[in-house]
Amino acid sequence: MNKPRAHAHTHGPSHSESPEALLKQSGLKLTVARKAVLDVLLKNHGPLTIEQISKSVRSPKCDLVTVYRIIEAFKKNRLISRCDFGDGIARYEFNPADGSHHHHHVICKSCESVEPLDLCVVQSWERSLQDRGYSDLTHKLEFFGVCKACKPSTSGARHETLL
Amino acid sequence: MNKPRAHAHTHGPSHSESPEALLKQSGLKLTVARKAVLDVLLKNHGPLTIEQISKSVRSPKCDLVTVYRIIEAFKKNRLISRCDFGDGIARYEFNPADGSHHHHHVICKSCESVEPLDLCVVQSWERSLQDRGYSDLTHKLEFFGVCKACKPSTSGARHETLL
DNA sequence: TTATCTGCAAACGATTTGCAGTTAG
DNA sequence: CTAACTGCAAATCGTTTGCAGATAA
Repeated sequence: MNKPRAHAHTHGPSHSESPEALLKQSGLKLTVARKAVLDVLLKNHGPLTIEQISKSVRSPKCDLVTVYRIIEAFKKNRLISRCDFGDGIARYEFNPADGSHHHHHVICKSCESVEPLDLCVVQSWERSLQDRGYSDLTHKLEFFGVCKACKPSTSGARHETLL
Repeated sequence: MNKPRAHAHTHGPSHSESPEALLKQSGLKLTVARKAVLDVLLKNHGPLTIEQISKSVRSPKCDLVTVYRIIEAFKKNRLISRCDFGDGIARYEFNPADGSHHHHHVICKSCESVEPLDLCVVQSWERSLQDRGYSDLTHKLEFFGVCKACKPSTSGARHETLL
């Protein structure tokens, strides 16, 4: 259906952790494929689909299925987390060291570009949920809109790509 | 994978709109199947999977494929919206008349029960995003935790069902 | 060495599509 | 009557699994 376009902000690795260290810390075997996948996740901000990750890993190429398994392992070890844009395709993003730099995204319904939002006003809610008896709380929050570049046609055209 | 359990709060139709009126307003043909599906969505609070909806419609039964097509039509007409719990299964929920009673959910990672949260602290963010040039804004927000009933085992057992 | 990865082929489950018959307006 | 809707079968697509060979520790 929708070809996922890689509009994600790509910037230099702003993380102190090295792929090797991260894998070691998680008790995961350091393999070529895992290091390559983690590299992709560290270098790209913004959630990536399995397909995007797989295509980003070359020389040596890494099988799609292997990426699925690596992502599964990373997720289980809390190295990454899953994002849903509402199109049924799973996207994953590196999880900066324990809660630091918690953030969310605005996703353009038209061009699917992703902009990070560096704050979160929702964490206070989690406290009140704790009072209600919930534990081990987390949340997912994504915004969807039409970005400036895709300025809305003056008529009320609808963007149904996402959401 | 996970059998979707129907823990959703079921309460009487607290909506003023009748299925017939809603369909008419949307310019959709009023058919037995559509009315039945809309009835299910009106009577159940909390997002339902296509399968749950399909199973809820009986006498006459409604084909799974038909439910998919009806849901598609409803979504296009903004009658319902999609929720993602992070397990790759789409869930849908009735969209109360234009923005009124906007809400979110807490989903138990263990028993998958859904509790509605009747407020939203996020709408102020949308304004600031508008200032940044975004238009036609919406958002998805879900909380995940372990509910009181599923009280966490005193040891640090992990709940990986969702998220 | 040995438990853990990886690749390839095949299975799976959710969702979509084609087509012919049915129905609402 | 006619366009729109529905059911059934088959296709599609993201994701998972089985198994045998390769690899990290």
